[in-house]
Amino acid sequence: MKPPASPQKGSVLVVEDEPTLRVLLEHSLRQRGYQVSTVMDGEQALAFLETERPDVALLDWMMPGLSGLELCRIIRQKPGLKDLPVLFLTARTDEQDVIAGLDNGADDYLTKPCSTDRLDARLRALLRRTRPVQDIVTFGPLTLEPENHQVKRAGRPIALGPTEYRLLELFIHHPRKVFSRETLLERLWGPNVHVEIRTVDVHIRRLRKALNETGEADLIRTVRAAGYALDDGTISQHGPSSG
Amino acid sequence: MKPPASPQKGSVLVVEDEPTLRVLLEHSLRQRGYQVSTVMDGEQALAFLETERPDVALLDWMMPGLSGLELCRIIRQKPGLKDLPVLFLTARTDEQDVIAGLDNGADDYLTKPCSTDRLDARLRALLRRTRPVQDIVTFGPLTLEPENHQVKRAGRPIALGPTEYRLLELFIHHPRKVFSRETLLERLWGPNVHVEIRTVDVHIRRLRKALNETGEADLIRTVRAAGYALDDGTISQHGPSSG
DNA sequence: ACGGAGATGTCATGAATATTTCATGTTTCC
DNA sequence: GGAAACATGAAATATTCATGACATCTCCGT
Repeated sequence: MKPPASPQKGSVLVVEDEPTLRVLLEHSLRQRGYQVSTVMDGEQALAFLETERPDVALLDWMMPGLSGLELCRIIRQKPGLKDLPVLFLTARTDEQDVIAGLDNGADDYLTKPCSTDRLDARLRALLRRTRPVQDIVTFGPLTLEPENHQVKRAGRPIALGPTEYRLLELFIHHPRKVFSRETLLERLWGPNVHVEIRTVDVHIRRLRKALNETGEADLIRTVRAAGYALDDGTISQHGPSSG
Repeated sequence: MKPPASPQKGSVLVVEDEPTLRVLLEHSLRQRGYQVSTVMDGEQALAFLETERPDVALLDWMMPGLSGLELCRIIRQKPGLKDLPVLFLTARTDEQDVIAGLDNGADDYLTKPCSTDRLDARLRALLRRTRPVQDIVTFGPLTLEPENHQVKRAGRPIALGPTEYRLLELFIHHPRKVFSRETLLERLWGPNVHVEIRTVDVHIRRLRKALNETGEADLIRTVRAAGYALDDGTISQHGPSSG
């Protein structure tokens, strides 16, 4: 089993002939929470798309056999695939051609090499554009709008850093569930990242501070020796046992 | 004392050819509460897996004979072993190969040398992932929600300290069973911890106090000279020896 | 390249809470 | 009654958590 990392972002079909890059893409995207399928060329891609319908396709521009552009054109003609978002990976030298190619209705392109961050951002943008509106999640007085990356408490907007946002996102999708620090590290930071376990405390504190800015009740429950949970105070804390 | 090994975390098969490391792994994992089996190479591993089904396999990447990757592939093809989680131990220099090898996203890896803490954490993550959602457990008026770390009696939330929680957790999974103090020490504190036997009494007392806060019937039965059990009073206390 | 703003990870410290042990009282059983 | 087993309260330790400060890093605009 592999890092399921953050919650499902969406499914990606990677079409890339060079093995090294293909594997690299597959791995890093999976790390980021995408569900990834890979094929080696355009024909395999078409075969794959007969039965599967990924949220987005990531095509290499230069490939043996069908080029990315040709593949894209074919995709556009298939009835069920008209709206499949396509992101091209191109060498910088091809840039002019690509821009020309994008004229007739392709979606976006990215010059390689590029950082995973950049790729991730671009994929998210594409998914955001085409995907049905993501649901607003709520818990008690909290609302989280994935669309805007916006969190509110009782209607009042809350400013959160990236990590705190993802923390709350995880919490709010599992109300009241207690997450150990280890689990939080794994799900927010990824499996192969070494971060002090106590760092979780710090981010919890920042999240708390942001949520309770105006002195309201704390919504994060500390469960001693176990972890943290999003909770609305209707449940008593695990109290002291000494006495 | 620190509550170290929460006993019985799961069973691990260690496949490692180098004797030093194998013994080290075996020892440290056992220390942490895993049930460990070791074999020296891939063939022994396959033989072992014919009859046993560990919760997770820990494979060395580089081994004489079958490599870890080959072994993993074979495992994946066996009908009953498809879902066996596999964790690879790799040298850092192999990292690229490993990433390439973990094609289907079913596995995970760890670069050695690594601390026991790290290994433990990863194994726990792996086990957690494959374990089905934990169910709410009940006994009489009591409910225990492992997910939320929450205990209720007749719907009323009960505040418990960490040790009392684990105590009740053990009890409620074995209703009416009498646990000796020795057993409780072993299962809650771990095998190699020296704690006064009478300390158990104290925690039992705190558990009772918390459960009976509002003056309800005691749910913990003291069995003189034997130990304690979770009981709802429908069974008569140990009768006089005269009958 | 440079500097600032924001974000992140780590640490030291004090506060809060848990754990263990011990002394002593109470119950049980012969 | 008396011994053994158990219950209880409280003190001494030990652990875990919250918090503020700070060094580093990244991202961005100049």
